[in-house]
Amino acid sequence: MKYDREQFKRILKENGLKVTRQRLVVLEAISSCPEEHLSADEIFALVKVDCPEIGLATVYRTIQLLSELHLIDRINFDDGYVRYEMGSAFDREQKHHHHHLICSNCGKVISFQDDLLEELEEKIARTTGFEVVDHEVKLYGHCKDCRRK
Amino acid sequence: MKYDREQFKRILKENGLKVTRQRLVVLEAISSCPEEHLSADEIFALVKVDCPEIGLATVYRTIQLLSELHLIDRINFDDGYVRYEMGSAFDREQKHHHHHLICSNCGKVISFQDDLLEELEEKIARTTGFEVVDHEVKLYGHCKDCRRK
DNA sequence: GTCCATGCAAATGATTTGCAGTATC
DNA sequence: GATACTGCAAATCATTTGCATGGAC
Repeated sequence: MKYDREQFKRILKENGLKVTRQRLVVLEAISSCPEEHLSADEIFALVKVDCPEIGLATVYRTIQLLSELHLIDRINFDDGYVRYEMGSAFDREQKHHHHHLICSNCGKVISFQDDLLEELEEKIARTTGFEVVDHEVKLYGHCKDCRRK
Repeated sequence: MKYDREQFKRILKENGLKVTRQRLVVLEAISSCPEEHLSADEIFALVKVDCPEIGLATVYRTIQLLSELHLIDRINFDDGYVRYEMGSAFDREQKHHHHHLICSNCGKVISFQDDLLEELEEKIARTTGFEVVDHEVKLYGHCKDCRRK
């Protein structure tokens, strides 16, 4: 969240990359939908409004770039598309404790904040010697609305 | 684990499906590699040894079928292949508390048993009204071997 | 002016599907 | 013997790549 255009320009320059209209527009589109998990096609559609000449290949290349800079994160809900959401670079605090609740019935995805996994991570480090840096948690079940029925 | 050929035949019949050599061989291949997370191509290669005439399309169709019967589970490690492991139908106890540790350095995947998520699931039910049925947890970090370096 | 970035079209590659032949029940 | 299953080849579709042009610095 908390996307700042000037900060983004600075990050690009620091990495020896050029500031282009396409890059600004793609990140702006993603940051303007903080509750969505957009696919490349969806981002393409959004971005075309402000920048009709953009090509799908550029969207893919930009997404890849933003992902490498940790400005956005990839998520896979196994629906045939890789999806993206704002990443941890702008807002460090929040990311690590962020899970996804996926309704098996209607497909809705809800984000959920929690830090209960720290205990699990410690236990893993103790028993297996594996040092946990990041995690991805998907919880499948039935959302409130679908349970009513 | 604990794969039993007769039990599998019974499950197929109960679901109005035919017992074929191909179906037996595919499930047998997956169950014979309990520590692996095999892709369709890897299963195809394994299965060709016992059944050289099998086609890749049949492997895909069989995988889909086994997945629907919950005899195998799909996992996605974002390496470009969907992968499969033995599912919960044969061995109910173990599955729900099974996570994956993925080494960001060497790519190795380690399975880990734990039930610490129950507390988290209760908390979610309480605060969001979402009923959690299953979960998928991927933990990224550095494995023991890679940490030594 | 030098390169990096873009747009377009063509390529890639995992997975799916159509169809005629084959095996199971 | 009917019909579900299989093998093969062709189709699909998200994503990637090659290349000539355009834009950032």
